[in-house]
Amino acid sequence: MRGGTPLCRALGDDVSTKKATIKDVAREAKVSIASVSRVLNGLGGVTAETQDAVRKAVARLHYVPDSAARSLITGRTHTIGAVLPDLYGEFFSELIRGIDLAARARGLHLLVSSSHDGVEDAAAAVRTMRGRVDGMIILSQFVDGDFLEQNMPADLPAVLLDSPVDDPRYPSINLDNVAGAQAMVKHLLDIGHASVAFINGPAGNFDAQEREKGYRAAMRQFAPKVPLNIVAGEFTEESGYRAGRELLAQPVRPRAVFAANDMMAVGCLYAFKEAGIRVPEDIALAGFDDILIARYVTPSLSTVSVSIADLGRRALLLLTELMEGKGPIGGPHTRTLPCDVVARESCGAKGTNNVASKHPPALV
Amino acid sequence: MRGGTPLCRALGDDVSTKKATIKDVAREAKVSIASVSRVLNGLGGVTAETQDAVRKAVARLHYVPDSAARSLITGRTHTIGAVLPDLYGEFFSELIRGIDLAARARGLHLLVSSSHDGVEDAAAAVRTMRGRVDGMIILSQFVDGDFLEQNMPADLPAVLLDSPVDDPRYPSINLDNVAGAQAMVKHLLDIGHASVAFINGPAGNFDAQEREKGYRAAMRQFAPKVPLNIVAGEFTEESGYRAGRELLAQPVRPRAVFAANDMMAVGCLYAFKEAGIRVPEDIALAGFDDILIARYVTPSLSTVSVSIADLGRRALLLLTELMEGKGPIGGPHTRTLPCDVVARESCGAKGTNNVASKHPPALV
DNA sequence: ATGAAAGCGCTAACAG
DNA sequence: CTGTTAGCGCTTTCAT
Repeated sequence: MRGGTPLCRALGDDVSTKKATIKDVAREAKVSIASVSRVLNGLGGVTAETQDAVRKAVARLHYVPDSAARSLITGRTHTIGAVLPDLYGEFFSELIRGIDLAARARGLHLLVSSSHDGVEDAAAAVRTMRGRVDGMIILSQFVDGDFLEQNMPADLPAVLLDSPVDDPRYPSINLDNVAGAQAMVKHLLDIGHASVAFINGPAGNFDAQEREKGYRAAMRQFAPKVPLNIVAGEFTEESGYRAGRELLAQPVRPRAVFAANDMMAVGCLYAFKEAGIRVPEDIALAGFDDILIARYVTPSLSTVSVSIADLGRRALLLLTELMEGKGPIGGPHTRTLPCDVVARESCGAKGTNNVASKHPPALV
Repeated sequence: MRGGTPLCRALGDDVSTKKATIKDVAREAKVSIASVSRVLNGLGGVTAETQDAVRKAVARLHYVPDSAARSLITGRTHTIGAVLPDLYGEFFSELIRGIDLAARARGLHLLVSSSHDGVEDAAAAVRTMRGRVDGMIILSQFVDGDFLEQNMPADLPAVLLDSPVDDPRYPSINLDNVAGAQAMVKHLLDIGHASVAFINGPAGNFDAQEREKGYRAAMRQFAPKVPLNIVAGEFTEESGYRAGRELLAQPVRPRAVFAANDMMAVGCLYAFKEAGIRVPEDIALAGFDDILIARYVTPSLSTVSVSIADLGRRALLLLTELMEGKGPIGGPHTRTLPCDVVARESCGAKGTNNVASKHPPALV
């Protein structure tokens, strides 16, 4: 269907019925296909005239090289794959944005597979990308040594995000959860809050474990006499609410609370408000992540901020190095992305940084 | 580098040095490559034995067909492209999620190009996808008839999102902005607010225009005596704040305010709070989009909600129909996605739906 | 039911 | 500097 004679070659024909191939260009430019290829790939060894003729023919025919044919022979796809879990809106979009921007700047395309909740899901995603990408960026709690062994096409470069895996073949970039949490706890202590409680994340979660580590380290270092006070949470707003009530029920109420993420901090805030406890006057509160709502709750939430887009950008950079065979040159296989303490109203230190307009307007 | 003899064919060799090809499978199964192809593509015309031999060989060799070679000959990539602007976090992730899930279910991959702010940017994205995708989903304020004419490879199916373009070749799916806005204004009127003002979006914005249309329609129909009251906005929180102050400065303060999006409503809310005006007691307030913060501001914001993931899912469905050559069968080229009025505290009707936990927990 | 062979559009030797 | 030619791995006639 749609057919049309393949012979409509009237000079300067614009309305090419079928996609032009390298042969058409060669004929049009009156040179060999080899020369066309040379010009297109900037290999040199062609006179300016030939070059010109080819370029003109290409333009006249609206020729675009077939990427499949090219891939078939070169073995490269100029595409990188991103395998991501069911990430929270902001993280997801920022991460993709960071990766995509950096990739485009290098002429790479981005193949995305998102929303993987299970190991099998993630494994399938990784496997179906085989042959379609030159490298992968993987963020998944299910990815460990075994997983990689079983699902990764041995020679495919990959960068892991936020992963505990420590394998020279698969370098990873992690948030500096430990330092971030430590800095926040130190900050709370510094501004005079004598005791700091910690609302933990889900038991098996890597970020949660690291943040807890940071809490412990800071307490050990800066308030060694003060007993640790850790309550359980699940990273959800609701679990934060429960943790808040639990904290309030303790014989001695802590002076400050550091939640392992912002959603729990928000839940916790509700619990405090409900109980008539003022924040930060009666109790200080801080979270982690700096999600958008952190600025909009009342009081605005102090938190630890991370540039997710930067994480994506750096992951792509590292991946391209890997793809170029340089290997993860110099330094350890595991790199770390710094976090910043953002002091807003809820911690009782500053009170200004309430509303920022960092985010672009909604478009839909 | 990495080399290794291509002859390590010891029976049952697992550690294939190079990727196995269809020839290897044929040899291993002692059949012709044609038979292997037939089995792999389920074309029938093969005995059970042949089939079995092939399957075993495939498994033994960990054979995976080369997608580039396949594309070269079939002309299909089993990949669809998504071209998106610099969308707000939630919209972006929900949209991708909706598209990706539906695509995966059909064995399609998703090539994403995001963050396009200019026409040239979007054009480049569309052009570089040529040949790499079987169809496209495009959301961009820059896409109009001309754009498509100039950048779309004539035979590539595409569906447009949230676009005013009305071209049978490029069906589109739009949010039902008009009906949504109309329903919200009617709701405000219904619950007793005598006058409703409207904070508009950016002048050239399609959504904004449609929402204004809805406001006008509702006022005309349900409060024909009440004068229209429209103030300018830019979809940003800050412009909402300014609009709020402008509204307060009017000789007669409106009883209710409907902002064309939630971010402006939030800004407006700050203006009201600052002026000591109570919401909803002194003035009712409503937005559009149902972004996450809408639930978390105080009072929680009444708004119009849209299932963005559903938009993505439906876009992919429509696209696959197009790709299968069915064309956008039956119905107009432009379809519409319904919106729901979500009454929370700020409009003064209900006061419960404050905190929902619809969103998954943050993972990073 | 099976195999041999002809390309898909391109790159990369290898000749001239 | 340019052209000829041999495949890349696969699907698909066309014979058998």
